[in-house]
Amino acid sequence: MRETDFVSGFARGLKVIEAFGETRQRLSIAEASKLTELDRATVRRSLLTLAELGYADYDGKFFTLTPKILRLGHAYLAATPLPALLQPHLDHLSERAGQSASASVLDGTDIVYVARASQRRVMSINLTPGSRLPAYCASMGRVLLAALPESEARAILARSELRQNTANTKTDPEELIAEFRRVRADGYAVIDQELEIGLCSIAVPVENDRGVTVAAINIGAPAALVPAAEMKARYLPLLKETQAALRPLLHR
Amino acid sequence: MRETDFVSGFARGLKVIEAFGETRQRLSIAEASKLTELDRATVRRSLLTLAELGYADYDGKFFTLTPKILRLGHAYLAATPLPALLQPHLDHLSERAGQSASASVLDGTDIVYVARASQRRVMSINLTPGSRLPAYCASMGRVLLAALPESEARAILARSELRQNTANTKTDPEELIAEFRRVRADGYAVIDQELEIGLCSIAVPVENDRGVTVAAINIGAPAALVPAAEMKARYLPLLKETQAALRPLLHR
DNA sequence: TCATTGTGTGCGATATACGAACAAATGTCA
DNA sequence: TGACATTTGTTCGTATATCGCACACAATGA
Repeated sequence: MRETDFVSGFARGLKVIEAFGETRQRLSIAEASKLTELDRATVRRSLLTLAELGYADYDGKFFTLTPKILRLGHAYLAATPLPALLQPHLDHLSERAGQSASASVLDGTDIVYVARASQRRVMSINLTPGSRLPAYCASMGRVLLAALPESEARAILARSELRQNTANTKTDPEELIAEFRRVRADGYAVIDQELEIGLCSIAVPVENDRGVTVAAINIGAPAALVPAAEMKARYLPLLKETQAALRPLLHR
Repeated sequence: MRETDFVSGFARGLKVIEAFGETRQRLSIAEASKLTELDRATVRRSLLTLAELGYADYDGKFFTLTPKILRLGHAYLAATPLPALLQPHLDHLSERAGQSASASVLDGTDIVYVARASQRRVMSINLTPGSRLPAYCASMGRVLLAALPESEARAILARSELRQNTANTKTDPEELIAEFRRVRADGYAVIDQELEIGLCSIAVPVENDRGVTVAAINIGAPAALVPAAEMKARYLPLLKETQAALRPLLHR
């Protein structure tokens, strides 16, 4: 790719959109400029462009994104067969388990939910397709990181902000790498309240017909109802069944 | 706003992203050029920019969006208080009704789901935040269109593609306008299998503390279990309760 | 072979970014 | 309160980046 095959105005604009996610819904030109580290004049042009196109509202002082911006992410969810393909299996899984079931893929240091079948809401966070969680402390994240070559997993951990969310959260990279090895050997990962007190989850990889991991699915349950030690006995067989049902459906 | 306060490279790039939603997940340069009506050279630069930034993959022939693109829509869902504020109320509503409950806002001729609490899946379509349906034939769409000045509602209908989805679908603009008047007077809208055979739904507006309609909430049920005639008696009281609980929470 | 379709590249015309300058608003302190 | 400093939005000039067109080339199929 040549130098000139890059539209920097486009890249700058995307950076401006992402700036909204980091803080509040209203951004002034100066705030957006600070968050994106772009010149005020440049950010102003991007924001006015978004407003002109209907992706943002402008009251003369603050810009806010409009729901039209969801068209962009929807372009992915609608265009990618994975979420639609996973959904009915997650519904079935969720119903049989009596708990929420989700599917996610890796994006940098985060996992991104691409489909979800929720039963009763147990987490304080509101998870929907597009939601992100840090990979290192989520069951699906463990599974997805474990599927990578160890050097890549290390590189991602190095870029991750390893926060101690609860007393249980593992934050030592070496301990996490050892955990990945266990996950690879066992074929599943269990998280015992490492993200949020009161929440346990168990995840398995979803592989395509050539054995390449393309996503992860999990079941989450309140620790009060299902202790971490029971997660495997209760849910691993169901997850394995779903995993097996999906494998032949995923090509390429 | 001056002519030069518009970054056309940015606008063109956004158009390219949206092009993915319309068809399949893989687009060649020429296909994207046709869909966007932009010059091939321009589309190529935009796509290579997306690939360079990790928003798209490129195998030398086709481009596909990556989950990173969900960051853009997520910037809205995370930044806007509305979805997070509605979610617990939808959960509660859904649980009491034993049916799916959703919330949406208007974007052009479509409604856009911003939050959803699903029970058993009854529709063939997979609805998640960001999903879109034509406003004219959805219960929440009727409510949102009814809240607009009639001239605006007419303008939106004029821009809508009024498809006859089922034998029940109302497609005559005058009939729809009359329906909006009824909805305004009654405070709710019922849809009897106008979008999909077998699905009924009932919706009410969500108003802020100044009486401005900011969203709509609905309950959907299988027509086989709950005939359209029973929707009002069964679910309107619950919807009204939720509506009343939300009003004081919505400011500005 | 000759259309047809698709991708990559060079170039002149045009659009855009950056830094600087300025005006207006806001904050600070005696 | 008034004087001054700081922050913010906007404009301007110019160096640079980008667009759209035209053309070259490759692959495909009639």
